[in-house]
Amino acid sequence: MPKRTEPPKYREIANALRAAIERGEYQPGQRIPGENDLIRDHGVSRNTARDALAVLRHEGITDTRRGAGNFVRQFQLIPRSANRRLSRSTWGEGRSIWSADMQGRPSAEDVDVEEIVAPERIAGILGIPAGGHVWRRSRTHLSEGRPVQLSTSYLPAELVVGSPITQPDTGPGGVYARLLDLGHPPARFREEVRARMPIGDEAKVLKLAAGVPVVHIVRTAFEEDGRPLEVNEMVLDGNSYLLQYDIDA
Amino acid sequence: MPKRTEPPKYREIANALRAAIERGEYQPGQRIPGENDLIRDHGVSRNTARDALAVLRHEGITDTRRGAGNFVRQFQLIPRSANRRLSRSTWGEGRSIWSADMQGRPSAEDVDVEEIVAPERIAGILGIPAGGHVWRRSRTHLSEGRPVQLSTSYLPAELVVGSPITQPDTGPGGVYARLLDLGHPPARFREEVRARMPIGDEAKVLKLAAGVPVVHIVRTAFEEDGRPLEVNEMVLDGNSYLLQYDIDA
DNA sequence: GAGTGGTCTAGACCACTCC
DNA sequence: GAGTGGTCTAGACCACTCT
Repeated sequence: MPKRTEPPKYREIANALRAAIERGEYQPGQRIPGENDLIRDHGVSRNTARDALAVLRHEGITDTRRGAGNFVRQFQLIPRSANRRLSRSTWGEGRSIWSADMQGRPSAEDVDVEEIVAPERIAGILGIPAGGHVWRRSRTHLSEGRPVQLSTSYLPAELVVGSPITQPDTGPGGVYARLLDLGHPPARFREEVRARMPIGDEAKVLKLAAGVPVVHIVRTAFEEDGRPLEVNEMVLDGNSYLLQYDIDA
Repeated sequence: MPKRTEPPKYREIANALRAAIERGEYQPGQRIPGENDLIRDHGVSRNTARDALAVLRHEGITDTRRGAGNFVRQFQLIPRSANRRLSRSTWGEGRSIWSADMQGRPSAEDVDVEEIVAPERIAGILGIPAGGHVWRRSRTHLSEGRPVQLSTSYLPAELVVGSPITQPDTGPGGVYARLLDLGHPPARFREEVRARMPIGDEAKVLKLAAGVPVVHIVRTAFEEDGRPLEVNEMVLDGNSYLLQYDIDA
């Protein structure tokens, strides 16, 4: 049966479905033909039909719901302007940098604050000797009740000891406003961005469908003199965020 | 045979393999047990063994080579500093912004330059009336012979007509240096970054293994007065790039 | 040539939703 | 209950690498 000059059957079926979706024949949220439809219409076995649908699922184009079918996925992007959220006028005035994105719908869950020995990677960035302590602040950010971001922030213990930064609620303006109170206002930030597939339980925690990558951001806050103040590791739902950066020539 | 309180067999096998890789039992580049090994060791059918290996492949943890086996993937990141590459001192001095990343190993392939009617999306960003013309410059960037980035740049036709920008070779410093020559030096850039799975032939063109997301960047160059000069759409191998952005508070 | 993964078929039972 | 996708088995032939 195979005629191996063309793409395999399951790819041809996937291509046809993808083209139909791109033509608008199936709108976001709508159901596309299921396994049984493909078996009948293309005369293939069930596994081949399943393979075709898996291609679209792994491309992040469709969502598969057991007992229901395969549906065209719908996106709504959350814009995230790094420059606006990190400008002093945002956190200096008592707004959280998170609220800068969410238009006043800030929400965090499972805030967890703890003093720990600095992980090697973090110690290296912060310039802390091996075995030095940091405060770790972990949180899950929600958008419309949905978890969309995991965030873990590390600050040198000797810098923040006794400050509200060691409490779950840091008060208006968040960590950066408190660093200002402590006489160490952040002057510059660096964000390092990677895309990868979710690992371990990230897909479950962020409720990511198959075929959705995550964006992994490591942000370092620097004082005017170049001293690193904070490292923040974030894992975002890669399909939900549009990261915006402004750069001067 | 199914005992559906635990994870399915293929997931348990995948979890065991992943754990072994994380423990270092299989080093990057090394081969992990193949289909026949899993069939024998776990007493499952071939499809189930394949399903297990597919999980790791789609997580981007392994690479599958036909006729050879499944291998732990190895990464080497290409740092890409947006601020450095876009600073006037880079392109103003005749270096390509691409070379800013590659430490003097610039290379592009399949440069394609053409005047076209502006796609609606591009016209909107550039502030061009419907039906207006742009020059489109498409290229494939290589790193060590491997394609790692697709780039398509759009410039208003009335701005660049007659300039080297309409030629495949723009000369030293590239498009931005030529815009400077034309009296329209870029003053600011905005990059919008998304992560997604490759679609259509992107995986094939970039030679991406399964489970590798792409980073999709839309960069707009603005003149001092805020006029948009250029839109550049880029698709990068998400596993190979580390995007770096510097932000002032 | 032996061994590997790629594609494909034809069946089975199960878990879930309600098209 | 009918229909959906999830898991699983047991075969087959093909394309590719050389583990």
